[in-house]
Amino acid sequence: MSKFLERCKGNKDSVGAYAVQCGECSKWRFIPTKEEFESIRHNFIEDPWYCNKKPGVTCDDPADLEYDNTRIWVFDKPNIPKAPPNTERMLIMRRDCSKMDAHYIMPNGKKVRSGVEVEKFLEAYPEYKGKISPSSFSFTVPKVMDERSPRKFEAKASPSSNKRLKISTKKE
DNA sequence: GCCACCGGTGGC
DNA sequence: GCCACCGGTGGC
Repeated sequence: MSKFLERCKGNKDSVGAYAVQCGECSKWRFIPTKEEFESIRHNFIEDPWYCNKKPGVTCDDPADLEYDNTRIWVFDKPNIPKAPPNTERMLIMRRDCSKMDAHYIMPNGKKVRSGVEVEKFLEAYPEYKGKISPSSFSFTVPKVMDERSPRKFEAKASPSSNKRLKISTKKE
């Protein structure tokens, strides 16, 4: 048990902040926690997000942040299942910021990197069978926007998308 | 010996 | 061309 806590402490993921784009005014708003972000994300297509879902906020308020080069932006796919109870979905940025890697920390502190590894985990620890559904894991990684090519950046900035993002803390 | 990290690749 | 997945390894 203490092993689990130690691991978690040192095993922070690379995301520095979470934000979501309003489906009405297209402004970006911070989402305070990973848990809340994952809740918004898991059914984002059927249930898009609007400014007024944030307490005391409307579309008339200025955006929390702008989509620009001052941060490294990383766009999630919508409708990624919420991480199962007592598991945590981790996203780790590569040193060169080329891409991220996804894994989950399981309730006993073990790490899994793919659906196959989830199956192997459930074989190795059958006490979790039935409690943890293999289908609620997603190893899809977010898309890293390339800050060195502004053209690509601007192209992706057009608000046709219903995507949302994360921002890494990576300090340059 | 472990594990974080990175490179390669096969399938789409 | 992209990306999910996995093997190798270097540093601890």
